[in-house]
Amino acid sequence: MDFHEELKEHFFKGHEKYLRHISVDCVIFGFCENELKVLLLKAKYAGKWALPGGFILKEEPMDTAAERILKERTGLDNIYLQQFYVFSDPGRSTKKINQTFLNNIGVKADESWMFERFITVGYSALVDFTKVQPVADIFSDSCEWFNINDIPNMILDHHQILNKALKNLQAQLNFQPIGYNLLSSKFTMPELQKLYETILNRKLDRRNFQRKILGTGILRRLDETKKGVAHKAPYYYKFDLRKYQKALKAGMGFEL
Amino acid sequence: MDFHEELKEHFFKGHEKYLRHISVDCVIFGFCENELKVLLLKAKYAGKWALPGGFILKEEPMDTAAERILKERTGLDNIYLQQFYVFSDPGRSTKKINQTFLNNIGVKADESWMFERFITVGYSALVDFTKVQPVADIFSDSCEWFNINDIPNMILDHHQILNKALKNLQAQLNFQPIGYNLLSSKFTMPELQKLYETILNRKLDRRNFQRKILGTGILRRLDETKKGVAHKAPYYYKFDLRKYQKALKAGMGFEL
DNA sequence: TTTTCATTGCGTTATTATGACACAATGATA
DNA sequence: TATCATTGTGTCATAATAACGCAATGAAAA
Repeated sequence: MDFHEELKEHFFKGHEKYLRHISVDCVIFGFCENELKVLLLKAKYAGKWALPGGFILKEEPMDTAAERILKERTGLDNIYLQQFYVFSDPGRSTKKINQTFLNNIGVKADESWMFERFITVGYSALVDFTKVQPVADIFSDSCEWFNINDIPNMILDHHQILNKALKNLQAQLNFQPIGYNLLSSKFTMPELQKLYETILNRKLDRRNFQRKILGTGILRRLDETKKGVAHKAPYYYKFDLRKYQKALKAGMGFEL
Repeated sequence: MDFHEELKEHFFKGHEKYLRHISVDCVIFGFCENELKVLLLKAKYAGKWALPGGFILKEEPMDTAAERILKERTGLDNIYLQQFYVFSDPGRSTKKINQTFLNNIGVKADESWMFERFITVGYSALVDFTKVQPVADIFSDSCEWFNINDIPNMILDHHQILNKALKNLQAQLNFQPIGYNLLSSKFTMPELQKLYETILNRKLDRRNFQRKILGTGILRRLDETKKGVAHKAPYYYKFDLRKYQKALKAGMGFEL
C-alpha cells in the first residue's frame, strides 16, 4: 500500500481499527551530555512539533499501545513506561491540522474520526539515549531530541503535557530509584548526580548525594575506574537490580 | 419520559450524547465513627456492587463529568476531586450485565454502545460524610456507604480501582493536608489523628502526631473544648484555610 | 462529696538524618 | 616533576524523628 492509500485508509477506516476519542501521547525522556532530552516529532503542515502519539487498537491494552508507539519511534523494547495524567479539554482536536494535511495530499474531507475530539492519556518513558534510533511516523517529517530547556512550539496542549510529565518525574525522584532506565549499564557517581541535578534543576552537594544514594543500597561499585580523565578517576557503578526493584516497589524515603 | 423510555434512549441513543469507549468512575471517600467509608451502588441484576460512574458528554471536560456524577450521587458541589489512574483492560465491558438488564425489562438487543469496551478514568473524591444524601442512579437499586475493610463483591475491576484509589490517598497523606475535605468544620486532635490512622492503617504516636501537624501551621486552635466526655476535654481545631491551600500547592515534607 | 480513671496538653531525651564543609589522594597535562 | 581539577572519605553542628514521662482534666463511680 502506497503512502496516499495508507493515509486515506487511516482517515476513513481507522475508526474500525482503533477506539474513537482516545489517544496516547508519550513523553520520552533521554539523558545525554548532562542534559535532559525529550523526543519530538515535526508534524507535517502544522509547522509545529508534537509528542509521539497514537491510538489504541480495539482489543489492545492501553499500556501495550504506548509500548507499540514507543517501539515504533525509538526501536526500543521493554522500556520503563507509565501513565501519568489524562488530558481531556473539549477543544482537543487536530481537525484543522488534519484537514490541511488531507488537502495538501489532494483529498477533500469534511468528516473523519480523526477530526473529532480526543481525550489523551499521557505516558512517560525513560530511555537510554544511546540506544535510540529516532524514526518519524507518517504524519511527521522528522523525529528529533530536544533539550528540556529548549522546547520548540508544539501543537495543541502538548507543552502542557510535557510540563506535567516533567513535574511528575521530579516528584518521583524522591521516592523511587530512577537512573537505571536513563543511564547505560555502568556509570560514575558524578554522572548519576548530574542526572539528578538535571531533572531537579538544582545543584546537589557531591558528598551528601553520594552518601544518600549509597545508603539506599541500590548501587554496586565495580573495581573499575574511568580512564582518560585529567584528574582523579571516579569508580564505575552498576545498579543492584534486585535491590533496585525492591526499592521501586517499596519506595524509599529520600530527601535530596 | 418514563423509566423504560429513558433506559432505551440511553442504550440506543446514548452514543449521540456521550463519548464512546470512555467512562469515569468515582471512589468517594467519607469518614464516620472513626472509620473510612466508600460510597457504592448496587447494580441492578448484577447482584454486585459498583463504583458510582458515568460518561462524558461530547463537549464536556472530563473533570466536569466527574463533578456531575458526584453531584448526582451525593448532592454535593465543590468537592475535592482528582483523577488518579486509567483502567484499560480490553475485557472491560458490562455487555453481559447490561444484556441481562435489558432482557429483564423486556428489550432484546444485540448491539449498543453500552456493550462495547470501556476505558475508565478513576477519580478520587473526599467528602464530608454528614453532608451526603446517597442517591442511586437508574442502573442501581440502592446507594450505600461501606467500611473500607468490609467491601462487598464488586463488578468488573472495581475492586482494583478502589484499591488503587486507597493507595493513592495513603501516598498523598505524606505531602498534602487531607482532613479538610473529610472532617466537619471543627474537630478535635484525636479525631484528626484517627482519620490519619484509618487511612494509613496503622497507629501513630499521639504526642508526635500533634507536634507535627501543628508544626505545619495549617491548624488554628479554638478556645472551645469538647463537652460531655468522661475525661480531659480536647480542644477543637479548625483548618487555617489560607495556610491549608498554601500547603496544598507547595506540598509539605512530612513523615508520619 | 470524694475517689477513680481514661484521656489530654505539654514536655524530655536518645537516636538518626541532614546540610555544610575539610583534606588527602589521584592521574593526565603542563 | 609540578600543577590542578576532581574524587573518596570523613567530621561536625543542627534539625528531625521516635519513644516515653507526668501533671491536669472532668465525667463517672464510690
